Amino acid sequence: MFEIDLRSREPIYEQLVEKIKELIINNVLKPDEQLPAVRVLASELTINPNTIQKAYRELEHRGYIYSIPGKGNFVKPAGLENNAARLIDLSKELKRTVSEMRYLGMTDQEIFALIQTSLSQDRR
Amino acid sequence: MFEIDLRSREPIYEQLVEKIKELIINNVLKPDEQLPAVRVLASELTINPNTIQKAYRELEHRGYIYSIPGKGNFVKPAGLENNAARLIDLSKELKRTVSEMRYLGMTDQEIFALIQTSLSQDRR
DNA sequence: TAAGTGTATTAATAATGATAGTACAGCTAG
DNA sequence: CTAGCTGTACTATCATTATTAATACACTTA
Repeated sequence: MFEIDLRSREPIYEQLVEKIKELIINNVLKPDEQLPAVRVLASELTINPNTIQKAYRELEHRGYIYSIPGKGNFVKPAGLENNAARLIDLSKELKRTVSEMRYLGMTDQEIFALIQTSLSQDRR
Repeated sequence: MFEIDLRSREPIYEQLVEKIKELIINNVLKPDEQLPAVRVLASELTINPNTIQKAYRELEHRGYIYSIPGKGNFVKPAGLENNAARLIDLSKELKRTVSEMRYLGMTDQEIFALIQTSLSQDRR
């Protein structure tokens, strides 16, 4: 279900967080859907259960999942709560990305087209 | 000249790379302009010269600066060479960012406006 | 020549990611 | 109720890496 690069300099648990976040954002993992059990996923990926747990706790801390002890970890339905700070960060990131694209020779038109594609697809 | 967060989980040399890259992309550091000497910057920031050197070598490897032994490190004028791979990465990053913004409740109009601002400013 | 520059090398330390093993508590199906 | 699943907590250990420290050498320029 998830693909991990053990040789990457990026920590395994960080890779997991990003992958799962991606699946949640793109609605592949539906709200309240149960995530794989810590031990199960650890076994599948051949990594330590503690590493999975660390990723799940991080995802919970960032507001993407919630856990019920004894039952499992579940996808948290998107709320409109503490998004202000995150949106500010994302805005900065977006501006950085666009700046670098222009620096590398991409024209405004090309960037514009790329963004429109991004906006029109994945529509929910 | 540069601000570093010693308490960050992000390595100092990585922070330096990002900051300096930022200044180069935004044309604050001009092409062929000399960067601070390794020992000078290390002294200013109260960190080890080796850490500065590591950042400079990384920037050189990424194509943002060049060095002349005995003279110094200098900003590399933007070429249109090996940008294809980097642009693909940036495109993916941009799509990820936009996806998450929409997930967090930002409307397409709002995202659109933000991007236009980003495109219209910093024009060279 | 002297002082500044980049570069290379080795060693030691500190922080952190990852593993291993164990234990405990809640939930649920039989 | 019991068995087996679930999450969670804890300790210890290992490996990797970031960082510092201390030198040393070669090139450039005044």
